[in-house]
Amino acid sequence: MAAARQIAGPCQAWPEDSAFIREVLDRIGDKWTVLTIGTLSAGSLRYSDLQASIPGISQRMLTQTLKHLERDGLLTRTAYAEVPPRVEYELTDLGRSLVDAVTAMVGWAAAHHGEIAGNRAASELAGVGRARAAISASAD
Amino acid sequence: MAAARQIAGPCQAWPEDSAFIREVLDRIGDKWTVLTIGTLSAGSLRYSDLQASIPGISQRMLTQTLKHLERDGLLTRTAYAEVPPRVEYELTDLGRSLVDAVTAMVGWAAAHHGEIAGNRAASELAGVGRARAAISASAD
DNA sequence: CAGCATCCGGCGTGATACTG
DNA sequence: CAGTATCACGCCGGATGCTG
Repeated sequence: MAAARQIAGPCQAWPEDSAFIREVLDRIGDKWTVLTIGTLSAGSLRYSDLQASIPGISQRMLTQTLKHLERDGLLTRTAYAEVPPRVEYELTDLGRSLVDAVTAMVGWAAAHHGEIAGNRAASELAGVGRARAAISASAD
Repeated sequence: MAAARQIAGPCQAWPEDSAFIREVLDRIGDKWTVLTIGTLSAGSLRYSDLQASIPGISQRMLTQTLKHLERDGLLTRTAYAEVPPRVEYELTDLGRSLVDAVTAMVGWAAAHHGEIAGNRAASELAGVGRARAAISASAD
């Protein structure tokens, strides 16, 4: 019940509490999850292809991410009992709906990350120490 | 623009590389960041109000989150040199644009988290039990 | 009231080695 | 090829105590 508090101004914009936010972030706030979903968004891939398509991911993280996504019904795992073992992973409809949401997120980031980087650089120049008094003369 | 992309081999669906995704997640993949942005979306608040409005957040995390957001230009910090110190935080336009994006995310989660929870529960019942059908008779 | 410094435990994460 | 198991490390994040 985080929503309705009695402090003066309007409070929480979202009715959901922090536990819910936490759940959301657990699902999509993970680098490898996002990358895996993105890589899979085009179609089904095998384990090794996945690993090759996601630079820097380890077996451990790939397997773990895949398991979580499968458990949540975001993708399907299909193992073929062949002599060279083959396993294919493919997004479900639910998983595809997440692609859209994440893409929106990435779109926002793409649109603003330059601005953010600029702000960050500026504040590091101006705000770091007490030396800012000297700089502010030239900066502002 | 999300899903439809052609793949054949090990290439990414998104042109951006993982470093970029990482940046995005560093910004919005954080529970406290999201909650802080959400709480501030209604208007400016003081430090203590913020802390009271975000259940479970510690000073450390609040301060840290606030600093990061200020550094990135997502919010402004205004300190009043009064005898009882007062500091107000308010979202910038950039910060507000993030609210929209995050709200979309939360909207997705709200629409599907029931489905996800169901899938998870189902796979926990069916997935592990493949090996031991026998124990289910004795255990349950 | 607003904020910082410090200690510390948990676990996310990667590297490596082994199995079916 | 497609994983599983183990270990070691770093960092996140909470609790506490102190300052201006």
